[in-house]
Amino acid sequence: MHSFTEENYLKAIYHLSEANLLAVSTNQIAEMTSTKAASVTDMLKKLAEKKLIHYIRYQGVTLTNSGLTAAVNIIRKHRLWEVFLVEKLGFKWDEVHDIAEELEHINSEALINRLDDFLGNPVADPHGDPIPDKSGKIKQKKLVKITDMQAGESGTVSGVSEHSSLFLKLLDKLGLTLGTGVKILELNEYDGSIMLSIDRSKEQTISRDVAKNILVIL
Amino acid sequence: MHSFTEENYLKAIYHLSEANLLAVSTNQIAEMTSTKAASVTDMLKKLAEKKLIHYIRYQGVTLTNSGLTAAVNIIRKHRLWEVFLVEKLGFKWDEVHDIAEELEHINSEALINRLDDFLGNPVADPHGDPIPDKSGKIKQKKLVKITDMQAGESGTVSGVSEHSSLFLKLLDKLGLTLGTGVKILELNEYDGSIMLSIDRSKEQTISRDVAKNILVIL
DNA sequence: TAATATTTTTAGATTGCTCTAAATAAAATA
DNA sequence: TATTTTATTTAGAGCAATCTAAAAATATTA
Ligand SMILES: [Mn+2]
Ligand SMILES: [Mn+2]
Ligand SMILES: [Mn+2]
Ligand SMILES: [Mn+2]
Repeated sequence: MHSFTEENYLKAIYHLSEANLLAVSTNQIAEMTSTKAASVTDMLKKLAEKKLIHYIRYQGVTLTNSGLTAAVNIIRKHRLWEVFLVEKLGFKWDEVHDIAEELEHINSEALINRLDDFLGNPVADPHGDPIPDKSGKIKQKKLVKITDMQAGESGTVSGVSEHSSLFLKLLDKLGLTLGTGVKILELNEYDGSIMLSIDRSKEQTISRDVAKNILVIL
Repeated sequence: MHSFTEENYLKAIYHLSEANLLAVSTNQIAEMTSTKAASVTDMLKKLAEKKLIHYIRYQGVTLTNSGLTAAVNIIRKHRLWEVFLVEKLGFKWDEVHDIAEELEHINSEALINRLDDFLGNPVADPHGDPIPDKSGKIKQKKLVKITDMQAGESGTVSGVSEHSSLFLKLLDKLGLTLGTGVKILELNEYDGSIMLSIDRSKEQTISRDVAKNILVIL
């Protein structure tokens, strides 16, 4: 198996490639893993040695198939544990990420598959992120930022692209949790803020900064 | 917090003191942690430095109050996770120890207390071992080895002093799981084997080797 | 394109945990 | 009590992961 640390690098590379669509740079990885570039270079050599990444000096890295499999499996575990923490233990969606960062490294196929069944094989975690299945397949729903919607359009809040506790707690206050129905009433040209109708009942104006991190299914 | 490794040493020292009632030796710890005596000596210096153990060269070690608190907390986590694995995920009692060895190091007060509540604040783990409460208090029931019982006496199987998968699966086969009622019918002088009545229905003869590891409440 | 700035890698060191081999202390035995 | 055996500690080293500082490669900009 891979060490705790190797797993964290693989995960970081995976998340960065997701955003990037290109090879990931040493500095990006250093930033995401809170280490220094020199440490990253060392680790990249090791991961390349183990054939988990494609690595050419100065050219950044991409995951190999086996690196991708490993990364997706860690993400599967992370998200399943987040569901467990929220659905079974009653944690709030802004409290679970750090605990899942630890739990995702627990090493047992049987455990994670049984947990998956116990939770009813959920397809998304508490933040709306898709949960890879046993074989690593991910069903990503088509999500749209609120800032990309037109006045008059409606949809259902189904994800967030910012996971900080501060942001998630604000969404709680605004009533914009997952599953909430929203309809764009008006776009305010002055500051980019957006007036919404929430669940066909109350109205709410949210800033562009908030809106851009809320993802909706139309 | 303490490192994964430090936690494992503290736990080893705790379990050895339980059996010992005296200071624990370097070699005993090496044996239990599958390391060499030289490595143990290094770690003992570090744990003493941190005031987790009382350590005098060549004289063995005992836990300080804070070392004891730390050890008991790890054991609390281990046993609660074992209950979770058996009660919620459907694992057998012989399958959970190794997974719990990993889970016991997950570091979150909130998690373990919520888990405790989720499980209904169990007082014993799947092997009958007592679960320390939030404050570290342990309620140990008075248990007796079957080999210490007299013919005619009865009791309820409530613990085991051997946790190997082989032994536990044998108990499953014999029908001697926790909660089972047993009555001593006869002690065979020839080989020390013991004839039992199980749950007032079937009879079963068990070897002395098995009997000495089964603990009963009279 | 040449000079400058940025990014990445290398060199050399540190920390935590581990080991083997050798030295020392304690315990057992003659 | 002297000798031998066993247990424990010290010495010296290795590996994984990290760091800072310096060197090298690449990218930017004039
Ligand atoms: Mn998360
Ligand atoms: Mn999540
Ligand atoms: Mn156990
Ligand atoms: Mn147990």
